Amino acid sequence: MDERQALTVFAALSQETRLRILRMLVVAGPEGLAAGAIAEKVEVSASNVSFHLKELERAGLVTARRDARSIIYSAEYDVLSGLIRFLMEDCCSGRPEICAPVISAATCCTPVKGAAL
Amino acid sequence: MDERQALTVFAALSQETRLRILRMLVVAGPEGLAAGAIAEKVEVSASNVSFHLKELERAGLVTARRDARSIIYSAEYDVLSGLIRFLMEDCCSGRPEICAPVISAATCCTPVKGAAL
DNA sequence: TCCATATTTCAATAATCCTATGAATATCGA
DNA sequence: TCGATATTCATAGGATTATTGAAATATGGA
Repeated sequence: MDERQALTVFAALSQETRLRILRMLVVAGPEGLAAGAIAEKVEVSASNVSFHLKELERAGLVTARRDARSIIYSAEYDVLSGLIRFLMEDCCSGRPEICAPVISAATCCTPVKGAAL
Repeated sequence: MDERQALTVFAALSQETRLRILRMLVVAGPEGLAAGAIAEKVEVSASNVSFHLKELERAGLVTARRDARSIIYSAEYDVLSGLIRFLMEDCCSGRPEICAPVISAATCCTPVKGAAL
C-alpha cells in the first residue's frame, strides 16, 4: 500500500455510515451482504448507501458481485492488512516492546503464543 | 475505543500532512520529535503543522510535552492498537483463517510463531 | 412483453474541511 | 526586563464532501 491509497482508505473510514458498513461487512465475512440488506441495517436511503459503497469500493475496502437482482458486497481483508502494515512500517526501530500492544490488538480470535505483552 | 473516537482517528489520518507526521512519530518512538523538527521534515509552515498536530492530539494519536522552548510530540501506540481492535471486532466469527493475514500484518518487527498464513 | 424488485446515477443544496496569514503567548539567555 | 526563538490562536476564502429525491438501468417472473 502506498500513501495515496492509505489516504483514500482513511478518508473512506472517516464517515459514520461508511465505517458502520465496513464493520458490518468485516463481521459478515467473505459471503458478504446485499446492498439492500446493508441499507436496511444502517437505516439510510438506498441511494445514499450506494454512494457510500462506491466510496468504499474506490478505496479498495470492499468488492461487489452480482447475484440475481442483488449486488453483494464483501470486505477486502487484504486492504485492511495493508493499511496496518503501512501505518506500522519501521514502527519500533528494533525495540519490539514498543509495538507489541499493537500486535496483540490484531490477534482478534486467534490468540498467538509469543505475541502477548 | 468507541465509534466516535474511531471516526475522529480516521478523519485525522485522512490528511496527507497529518498521515506523514504520524508515521514519522511512529518511527521516532517514545522519545518523539519537536514541533519545529516536524515542520522542517514535512516542509509545511509552523502554524500549519501546529494546526495538524492539534488535530492529531484531539484524536488521541499523539501527546505533547514541553521541553524548554520546544514542544515534543510522540505517537500514542495504544490508540493505534485500539483502532485495529475496533476495526476487527468479531471479524471472523470463529473462522480464524479469514483474518490471519491481518494478524500477520501487525507483526512488524517481531515475527510470531503461529501467526503466519 | 410487462411489471415489480434491486440498485445506481444525476443534479442541486447544504455542510464541512484545508490552508494561509498575522497576531498572540511562552520560554530562554543577556 | 528585553529581544529572540518556538509555538499557538483566530479569521476567512476556497475547495471538497454529504444528502436528498427523482429518473435511469438491470434482473427475474407472469
